[in-house]
Amino acid sequence: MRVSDKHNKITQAAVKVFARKGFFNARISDIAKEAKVADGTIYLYFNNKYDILISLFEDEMGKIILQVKNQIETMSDPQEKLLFFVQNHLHLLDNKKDLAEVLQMELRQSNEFMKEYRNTRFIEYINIISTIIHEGQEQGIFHKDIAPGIAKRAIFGALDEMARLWILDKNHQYTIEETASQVCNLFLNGMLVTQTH
Amino acid sequence: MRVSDKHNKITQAAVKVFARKGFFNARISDIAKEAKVADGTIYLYFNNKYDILISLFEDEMGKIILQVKNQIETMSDPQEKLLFFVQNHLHLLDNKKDLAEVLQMELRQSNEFMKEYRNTRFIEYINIISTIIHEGQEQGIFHKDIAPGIAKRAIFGALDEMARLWILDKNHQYTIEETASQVCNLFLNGMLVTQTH
Amino acid sequence: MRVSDKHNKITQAAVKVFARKGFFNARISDIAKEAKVADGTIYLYFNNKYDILISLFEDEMGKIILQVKNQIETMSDPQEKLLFFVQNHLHLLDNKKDLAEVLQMELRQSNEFMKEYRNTRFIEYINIISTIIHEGQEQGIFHKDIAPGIAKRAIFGALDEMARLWILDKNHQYTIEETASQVCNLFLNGMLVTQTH
Amino acid sequence: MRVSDKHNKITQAAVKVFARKGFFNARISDIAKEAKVADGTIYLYFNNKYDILISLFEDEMGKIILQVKNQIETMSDPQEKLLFFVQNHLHLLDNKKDLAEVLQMELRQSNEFMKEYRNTRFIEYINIISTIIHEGQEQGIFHKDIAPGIAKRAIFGALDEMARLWILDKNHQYTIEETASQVCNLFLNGMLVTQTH
DNA sequence: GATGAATGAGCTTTCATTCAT
DNA sequence: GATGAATGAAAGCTCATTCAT
Repeated sequence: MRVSDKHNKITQAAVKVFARKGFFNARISDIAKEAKVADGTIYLYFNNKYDILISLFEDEMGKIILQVKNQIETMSDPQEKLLFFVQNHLHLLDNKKDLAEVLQMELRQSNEFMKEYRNTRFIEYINIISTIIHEGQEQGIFHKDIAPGIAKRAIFGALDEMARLWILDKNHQYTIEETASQVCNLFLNGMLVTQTH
Repeated sequence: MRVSDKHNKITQAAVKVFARKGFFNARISDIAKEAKVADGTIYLYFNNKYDILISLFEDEMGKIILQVKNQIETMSDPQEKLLFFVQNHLHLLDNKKDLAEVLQMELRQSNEFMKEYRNTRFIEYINIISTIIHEGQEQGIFHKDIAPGIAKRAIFGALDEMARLWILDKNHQYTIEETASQVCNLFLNGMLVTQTH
Repeated sequence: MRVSDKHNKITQAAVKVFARKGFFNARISDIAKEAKVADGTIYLYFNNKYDILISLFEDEMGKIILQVKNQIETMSDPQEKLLFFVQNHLHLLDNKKDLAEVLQMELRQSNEFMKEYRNTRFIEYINIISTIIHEGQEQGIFHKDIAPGIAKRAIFGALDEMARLWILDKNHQYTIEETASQVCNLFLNGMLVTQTH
Repeated sequence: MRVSDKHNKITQAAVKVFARKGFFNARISDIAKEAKVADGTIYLYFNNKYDILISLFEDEMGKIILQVKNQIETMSDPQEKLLFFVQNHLHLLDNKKDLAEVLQMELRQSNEFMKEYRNTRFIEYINIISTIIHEGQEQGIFHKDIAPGIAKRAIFGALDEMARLWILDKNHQYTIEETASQVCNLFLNGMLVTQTH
């Protein structure tokens, strides 16, 4: 078995266990059992329990970012790009339920460790949004007075809150498509009937 | 000392300690020391560690909800109400830094307990937004095709993400007023130059 | 309320609680609640938790010893005296269930405290038996080669074991009278058909 | 070191510590230290503190029962069997002082747990006595009107009380042999000079 | 004398991490 | 590289006892 296989097996097991129990309530032995590996083996691939979480985040976000960027490159319309980003984000909730739950929940800990972790992957991810907005502004499609640095956060936050609802409340009132459409419409057209610009 | 004083002293101490260390890393003895009270005394007022967190959330959210609702009642314009809600939420980040951090972070744990805890206070809080939207729609100011149930989440999520940025990244690029203005503008007018409605 | 009344109320409450939960699992607050008295009040009458147990034992055994001795003094036949002692001991199981249980169980703890406690009341109680045996030997009714110091223990032990069975196994196969009769017969006549004396 | 060795080491350490301090006053760390093992190691072999006590009882009683039964099988005379049982029981007090003390004392706790624990080993042990009595009755050696169910308890109780005296009062007035002889004589011949049968 | 809120030492149990095999 | 038994620090919670009122 190649080294990376075991590393990956443990990562996937950790995703499942963290999603089920939460980071603090998850035991190393749970992950080991899920990965069909001895407890000690985990420490051949990760420094400690936190390292599994960070590492998991880096790896999985890396894959997601790559995919999204590849897709978006093939598009030219900023509106289309944004819609894709939103739809893709929401679809992850179904396709990678456990992962979504871990990314959603566990990376929000307010402990010192987490505060120090410079979450560059996350920044890279949401910067995809600001890039789209910037393009839209240059093409004259989006208002120039929108601050991409704030809008990217607002859009991500909105999506993230949708995700939280989706994860916590299993009775989904809206489909992913409806939700994506509503969210895009909101950010593109706003709520006002008569624009004040 | 009145009973409620000690209860309150412990609650305030817990806010500080949870904000600093996070719920799981906070020790009961930390809270006791911060409250200048014996460890055992805490258990005269709370059933267990979780109970402190929940109870803290209920109490503090209760106060915030009351204040916001009172203020909003004095206004008639939905746009004005929304702006107030957004500004008020962001101002809490400065006025009640520790509390904001705890509400932000600790109530996102994915453990079984949290999943079961029906967070009615939280729902009550974000329903203030949907009520405003509904009013706006009835007055013909807001688009009828906006789903208030989605929009309230989107707006809260956006604010929440701003809060997270504010808490984690201490180098604030924008003032609270600028941020509030940007966010309101985004949700009211959208990003598109030419509306598609 | 006279002092002794409160002392007695606490003692009776302790008997109930110790019988129900055992000494170590009984809480002072349980006893206080049962006695309808404040926790602190107990410490006006007893030095500590152990003191309640010891004191309870001394008091209640004192009463029992007095009664038994008074009754036995009115009798002349050692056989009759022994039968009375046995019957009386077993009847206590019904009349004073809780007390019997506490005396039975709780004074058998092997902790250092208990080992040091010179249980003079207990010795006084079982010496009633040896006195009876001695009288019987002097009257030529009982074998001279019986060692009263051993026989008294054997008889008490037998009764005590009956008591234990009675307390632990609520399905009583024999009545108290049958049991008393069997035990007396055993110690008086032995099991052998042909005596070896 | 084989697994059973560590299990056994902990059991033996527990016997010593329970005998010295009593179950409730014994700390897990005392047992761990006595067994030269880490506190946590105990929980690899036992579920909790109670489990050590129960398990210890089951194991050690099991061994004792096996030995006694094996020896008794080689004898034919019920009188001889009874004498052996009595002598053997009293000899355990010397050979396995600590164990005797624990079995004596700690299994008399009146807590809920103990009341529920169906002490089958103990029943198996005293049933050895009733079997002997039954045999004696069938051979016409013992009186038919002796109830084996009561006599077994009486004999065990007598022995148990001897044991208690032996453990608590270190100034032994009689040797084990003398005691055994006296007890057997008492139960075989009774105290009366003239039998009433 | 009576109260009961407050104290804080004490203990069982858990679990991340190590290391001999 | 892999194992999993062993470690031992750590912490939530209890409850006998105190003492200001």
